[in-house]
Order: sequence, then C-alpha cells, then structure tokens
Amino acid sequence: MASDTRKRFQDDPSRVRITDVAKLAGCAPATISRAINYPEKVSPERRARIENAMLELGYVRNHAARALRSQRSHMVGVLIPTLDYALYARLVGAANGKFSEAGISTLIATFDYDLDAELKEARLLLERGAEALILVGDRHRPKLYDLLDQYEVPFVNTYVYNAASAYPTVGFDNSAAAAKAAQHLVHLGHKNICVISGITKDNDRTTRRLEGIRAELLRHGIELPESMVAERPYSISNGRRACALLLSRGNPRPTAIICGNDVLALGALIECAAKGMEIPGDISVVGFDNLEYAAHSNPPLTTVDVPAEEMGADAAGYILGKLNGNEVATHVLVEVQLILRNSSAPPKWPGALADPNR
Amino acid sequence: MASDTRKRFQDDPSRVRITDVAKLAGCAPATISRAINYPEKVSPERRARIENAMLELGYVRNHAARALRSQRSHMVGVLIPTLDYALYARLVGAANGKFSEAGISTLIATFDYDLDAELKEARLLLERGAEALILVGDRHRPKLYDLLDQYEVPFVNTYVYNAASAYPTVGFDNSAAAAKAAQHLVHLGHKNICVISGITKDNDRTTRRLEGIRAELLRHGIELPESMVAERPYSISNGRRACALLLSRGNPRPTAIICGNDVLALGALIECAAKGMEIPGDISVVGFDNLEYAAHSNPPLTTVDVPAEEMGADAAGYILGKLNGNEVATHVLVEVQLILRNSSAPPKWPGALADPNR
DNA sequence: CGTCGTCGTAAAATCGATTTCAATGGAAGT
DNA sequence: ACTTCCATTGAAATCGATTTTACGACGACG
Repeated sequence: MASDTRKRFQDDPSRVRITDVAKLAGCAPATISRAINYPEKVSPERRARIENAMLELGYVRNHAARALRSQRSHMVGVLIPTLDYALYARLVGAANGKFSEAGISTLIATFDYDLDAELKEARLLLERGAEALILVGDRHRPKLYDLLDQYEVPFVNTYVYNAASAYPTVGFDNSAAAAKAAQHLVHLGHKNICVISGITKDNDRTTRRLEGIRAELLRHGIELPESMVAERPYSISNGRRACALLLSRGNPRPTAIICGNDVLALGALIECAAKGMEIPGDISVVGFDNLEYAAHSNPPLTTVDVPAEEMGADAAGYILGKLNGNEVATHVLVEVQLILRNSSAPPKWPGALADPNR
Repeated sequence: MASDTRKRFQDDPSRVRITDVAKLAGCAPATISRAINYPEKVSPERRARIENAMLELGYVRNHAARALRSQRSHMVGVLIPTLDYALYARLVGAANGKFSEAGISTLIATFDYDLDAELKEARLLLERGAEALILVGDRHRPKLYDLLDQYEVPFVNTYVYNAASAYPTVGFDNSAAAAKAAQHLVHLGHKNICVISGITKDNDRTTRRLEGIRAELLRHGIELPESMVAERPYSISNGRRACALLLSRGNPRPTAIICGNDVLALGALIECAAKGMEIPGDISVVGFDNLEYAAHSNPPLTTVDVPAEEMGADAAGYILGKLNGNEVATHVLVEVQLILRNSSAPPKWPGALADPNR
C-alpha cells in the first residue's frame, strides 16, 4: 500500500539545515542566525564566511521553525469576496506589493460574498499564522470580530470609511459616493430614475450605495419605488437584462439609470443602444468603479472612480504600521470622484419631468 | 524608547495552547492532536469532550509548530506576473478554490513580468514553506529550475502546453492558438495583416504567439515585416495608439489586425471606429483571451477563448495529486477556441490583395 | 595593575503540535 | 482460563531556527 513515497521539500535528506551551514562555516548555529537576522552583530569576516557557506549549500531557512520560535510568521492574510472582480484583484495586488517590499508574504482567501465562508476562511488564515488581516467591508459575522479581538490580531476593513467605527477602516463613504451620482442626475433635471444594484445581501457596500441613492433622491423629493430597483450579480449580460426589465417597467420610461458598477452599466449601455435609444439623449447611464473600459465605451461612461490600488496600499500601510508598533491613523479616507463623461446629460424631454399620478 | 509594546497574536497570554485544551478536556495533548487529525482514532465521547473544550477556549492551532513537526505546511505558492490582468486573477481564483477545498492555503506572489523578480519571489515562497508552486509560462531563470529540482518541489507551468517538456505543463500551444487566428484571417482572404503584440521580452507566451502568427502567414506566402508589428503593454490606450501607428505605416493600409489580447483589440476597435472606418468592412480585428466584454464590444470581437479558470483548476489538481503521491498526467491540454464574431470578415476590396512591390 | 564593560561567540533552553513508543484494558479466540 | 490482539490513551522525543544566558578576550580607565 505504498502511498506517500515522494520525497517532500523538508524530508529531503539533502535539505540543508542551519547546523550544516554552521559546520561548514565553522561556528555555532546561533551565529548563523544572527548573521542572517542582525548582520551588524557579527564580525564582517565571519559574516562573509557564513554567506559563502550558505550559498554553497543552497541553504533555505525553515520558516516553520523560525515562526515557531520567534512568534512571527511574516505573513498576512487578505480575505476578499472574489478574485474575479478587477477592483478586488487590484486591491490585493497593491497590498501584496507593499507587503512584499516589507518582506511579508500574502496569504489569500476568498469567500464568494458568503459571510459564513468568510468566517471560516478567516479562522484558517489565522491558524496558518497570518499576523494580520485585510478585510473587505465592515459587515462581518460577530464571531469574526470576536476572534480578532480575542487574539488582538490587527486588521482593517477596506472599501468603507467610517470614522465613528470602533474598527479601523480604509476606504470611502459608499452612501455619499452613490449619492453623488444620484445628485448629478437630479441636477441635470432627471426625476424618473431607476437603479441596477449589485446584490445587497450580506454586502454593506452595495447596501449603503443603494441607501445613499434613495436618500439623495428623497432629499429632492423623488421617491425610488422598489419596482425601479433591480439587484443583479455583476455581469454585462445581467446589466442588459435588468436594463431591459426596468425600461419596460417604468411608466413613463425612466430617463436615467444608476448602476451599481461599471459592468452592469456597460450592459445597460449596450441594451439601450440595441433598443435604438440615444445615450445620453434618450437616457442617461452612470456607473461605479471607473474600470479601464469605462473611458472607452460608447459613449464614454460617467462613473465614480474608486481607487482600488490606493486602498490596497493604504490598508497594507496601516497593517505594517500596526505590526511595527507605530502610531497609525485608524481611519483612512480615499477620494472617490465622479468622473463626468458622455453617458449622462439633461433629459431630452423635460416634459417627462411631470409624472402623471403613477 | 518604547518600540514594540503591542501584544502579538502569539505573545498573548490568553493564547490557547494544546495543553490548555488537554487540561480542560482531562487528557493528554497527544489525544487532542489525534482528535483533530485522526478523529476516528479517538473514542466518540472523548472526542465530544475535546471539541467542547476547544470551542470553549477558542483554540486555534499553531500552524508553525504543526508544520515544523509534521513537515507539511499545507500551503502552496502561486507566482504570477500580475493580478491586474483578469485572466491571471481568475486563474489564481480557480486554483485557490480547489486548494481551499483540500485544506490548503494559497500564498501569492507577483513579479511584474520580471524573471529575476520571479526567481526571488519563488525563493521566498519556498522559504515560507510553500510545498509546491504554480508558475506561468515555461521561461524561467535556470536557477529557478535548479532550486525546484534540488528540493524536488512539485510545480507546474501554466499557460503553456508542451508534451515534450521535461517539466509539467497545463495549458495550450500558444503558437498554434495564435496561428489559428492568423489562419482565420488568411482564409477570409486577407494578405495585408499587422499585429499588435504584448511585450515579448521575458515572455514565452507572447513570443510564441507572435512566432505562430509569423509562421502561419509565411505558410501562406505572406511575410510579416517588423514594421507591421507593434509590441505594447496591455492597455486600451496602447491598443489605440499602436493601431493608429500601424494604420499610418501600412502601405497599402492593412486590412486586418491581430491583437495579442482583447484589451489591445478593444483599443484597436475604438481607434478604427474613431477614424470612421467600418469594422469589419474596412478592417478586421481579432483579439485573444475572450474577456467578458469581447462579446459585447461593437462589433463583437472575434477572439481566441482561453479558459483561465480551467487552467487554474487543472494546475491545482495536478499539484494536489503530486502532493498526495498519486499518479498524475504530466501534461494537460486545455482547449482554446477561436470564437467567431463580427469583427472579422473578408476584406472589402480584394484589389488590396495584390500589393505593389513595396 | 586590577576591575569593569564591551564585543563576539558558543551552549543550551525554547516555541507548541505531532509522532513514536509503550502501556492499559477489554474482547475475542483457543 | 489463558493467550493474543486490538483499540485507546499517555509520556516523551522530536522538528529546526531563535533567543537567552554565559563566557572568554580585549581595551579602557581608575
């Protein structure tokens, strides 16, 4: 029943240990360790000899032993909904870049927008030795917060900014950002507005954006009925279908669509064009995220720019600061900007403003 | 000079160790370990007691200790050029998904298309305890191969398929795939074809694709001059600019453009449209990768579908097999498909076929 | 000239879970 | 009734680098 006959990295008899290096360099293991970790504490000649020995043997430190003894894993965990969405991937990329510079490796985990899965993955990450965690959003299972508190693991919620929160945040005010988009349309004169939102279940970002839109419209005396909101997973096709649905539902037909992100917005753009509608003449469309192609769509998309890299880098900066025991700001605000392009304009028929009785 | 006063995860006096659980459950640490790792070897009643104790104390295993003693880190490294490109991100996502199911965590590292950086990151990954590596492409520094050989670390090159290679591959034949696109255009009647390629330096995939195109054209008696090839980093703007350049350079003007990927192709599409050219009437454009928006561009883009998730999952499958000591196929071929859409058609003026003398 | 401090190094303790080995008790078989 | 075997558990050894403690040599200073 030969099962695991393969030689493993560490099983390998040729695996070089610190004692082997010590023997070759003619000194004690402790000295090797010092030479690596505190080079200035070892005399230059000896250091040179040690370096040669390490090179010659191809020594690779055993991380497990190091982590066990020093109680530092030099790894942090990044826990995101999915890697399939460009902004999350870029956030991870940026954070990883900063960590890498600091000699820290990135453990990644995804939970596909399922908060229970998030909790499980977080536990695993911690077990694996993650010294800190980067999370997305601020809605997590209470048990996750408990766990983090219990072990005093530094962590930061990204994609949100909430100075009032007891937990650190790096991001922006989703409600206000979405409100900005809504306000833009209202200022242009739109009254009949519909929304294609991302799925709001278990997702504080989409939830707040929708709330922000609703509140802003209400502030201008416009009510957003449930029937004028469609929640869809992010995809161009979903954007198209939702757009078609909302257009058919609206009476009179909406003059503007606010989309939860650019993917949905692109779908809406395509659907409207396919229906022979003019954008922005017949209908205005605004997106969210400012993905690369938003600038190149037809027409170019008015959208809210979300600096994902900046959030990733700032989040990493926060974590690094915490790990080094530095004072760091608990809440970091990144700037989101409404990018005005040609997919939004005043409604062509102001007559549409006066909606009958409904 | 208070420097590092913060309590760390493991420093925490409240940190629960296996002995604490053992005490509470009234048994030896060894039994706890068994209850976790070989539940069937512990009597049900005791197991229940132990589980309660663990829950009550909030026990989290110390991975470093476990890894040190068992010589298994339960982590694998994924080393990709960048997370900014959707296909790589999706590949990682898919691989991570499979690993996660198998109780394995994913360490991620990027090298931004710099092979020296790749070597360094690989070393780091190994040092951190990665039991195996997923790589992209088969062009790596010889030292990287040496390292992998020396320690017999399982690894797999993705995005390439080469049954003749001594090293495992999961992917497809880049040369043949790109040739397919070229052939498609030739069959449509195009003779005057130009190429917007990704950067080929240090990149076997782009290099082979370009070679494949060149060879295929030559096979049909068409030579591809250097001046009709532009190498650019992937971005829509670069696609636009390169397209403008090649169009101005070609004499007569090219009737088709092959792009290294869909991002460049989208740029080309936009540039051509901006110039008032009809697609595919005046010019055909084909892309590579089949990103989501390729199906929704105007016109929809003819492109080569690359199943990134499948490669990620297959690569993970290979690694898992290796780690478990199973027999696994050394080379896995994934299917790439030329997706015919509306950005390619026969050239409008067959007259353009006969090119003067040049 | 002796003592103290410093520097560089070595020896040994340590981190915490796993694994090996041994011991116990009870069931099954002779 | 006695041996054998199996299942369950505990005690102790172990993984390999880091960290603590100790020590010898050397220079400075009183």
